[in-house]
Amino acid sequence: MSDPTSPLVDQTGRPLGPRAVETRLRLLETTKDLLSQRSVREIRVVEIARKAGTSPATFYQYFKDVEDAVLALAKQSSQELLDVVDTVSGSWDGANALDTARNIVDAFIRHWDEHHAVLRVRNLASDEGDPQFRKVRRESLSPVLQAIAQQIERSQASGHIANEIQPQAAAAALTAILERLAAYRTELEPLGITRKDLVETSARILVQVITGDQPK
Amino acid sequence: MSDPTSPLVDQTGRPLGPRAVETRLRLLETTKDLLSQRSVREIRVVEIARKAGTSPATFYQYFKDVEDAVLALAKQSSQELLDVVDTVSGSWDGANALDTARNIVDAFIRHWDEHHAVLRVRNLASDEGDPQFRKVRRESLSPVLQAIAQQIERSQASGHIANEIQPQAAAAALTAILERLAAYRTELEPLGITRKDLVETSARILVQVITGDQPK
DNA sequence: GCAAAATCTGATATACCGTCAGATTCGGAG
DNA sequence: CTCCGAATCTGACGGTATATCAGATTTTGC
Repeated sequence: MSDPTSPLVDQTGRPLGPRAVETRLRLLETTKDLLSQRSVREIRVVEIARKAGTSPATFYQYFKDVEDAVLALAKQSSQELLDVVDTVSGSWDGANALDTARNIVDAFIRHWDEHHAVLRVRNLASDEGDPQFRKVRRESLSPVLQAIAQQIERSQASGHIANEIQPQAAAAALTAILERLAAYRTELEPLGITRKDLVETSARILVQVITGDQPK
Repeated sequence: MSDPTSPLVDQTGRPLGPRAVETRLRLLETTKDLLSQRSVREIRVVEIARKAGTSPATFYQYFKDVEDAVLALAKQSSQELLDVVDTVSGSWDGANALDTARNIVDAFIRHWDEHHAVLRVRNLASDEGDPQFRKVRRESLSPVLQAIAQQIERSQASGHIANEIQPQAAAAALTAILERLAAYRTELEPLGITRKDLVETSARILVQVITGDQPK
């Protein structure tokens, strides 16, 4: 992520004064709002501008296009996850492991519930190879990924996990589960599977893969 | 999936003759080709039409919009996965489990490598709630999901897995791994993690979660 | 109170969308 | 063959969004 203390600039690189910052923020909020109502593909710059009480020309002063605005939103969200996961990740030793896992799973679900529209676009663009979105995504998930990989290495060193497991690959696999939890919900709830089921099941999978043993 | 033997129709519901079928196919192929080069958002109907040697008006004869064309492509791809997985899913008993898992993981990676552009759009639209894309996705993954869930239930009945695990939720989690394998590759290969690592690691996670024990 | 800087917008050239009436092509009856 | 009706395709067009820029408006510092 770009240094969050670095001053905001417009498309020509000029730093923003207080009025401009506010306009930019209003445009971002409106974008986020619209994004929760329709697909990115259907969002028009004109619509963002009008809803934000300004003009299309102003929008282009701050963003290259709609996707560029979503990139800014993605940076915000990603920073938020960093903060949350930090406060939530504890020890993976014995009895604590399951609680740590539960906390992480819960944090991810809340994060995705809050930002699903933005994060979906982020992941699509990232998968499509866009370097900027890729960077944002990586920086957001990296701490989680590294923490998990490290823990797996430890379990491997103590003989709890087979050497054929590649720690980083396994960490990536588990992260995939976390990233798609929110999407499951709408698929699974009609089947009578609750959020609690989802958290507990995922947490146990995490523990099992990370420690090599099923939690007690 | 809609009955594949049902005759193709145009936007007004009229069945297609042989020339029309060919034109439609050419438009689909062109769409697929463009989709592998740029994001859906950037694909123009005009461009598809011209590259397919026809006119925009013709495109609209067969598809509502670009997304509608991708939906058709998604149906194709999904059918393909059904076929592949069918031939590849074997027994989860003891020594066979790991091979079965390897086969499934390998099939998914190949499937995503082949169709990533289409499948990404399918999943995005599905996550966004589009009923048609949702249906296609569900029908494609359902057999895998059900097979895994059933196997987990069995392990649970024999006491190998804790009752706190919800079989369908666990199956969904594992499917998430499968669905994102291809995306990992571009992230993990720069770190020196090979396709083989990925297959082996994921397969072992599958076995561990499904049977409750690490494979030998 | 006023000039300079910052911010915003009307106007516009350009491009795509999505439709329809009519042109073109095709297949088969005579 | 040739002609006709059905199938298929497209030119042309009105509507709308994009993206830019010169100039209008607002704010700031003095």
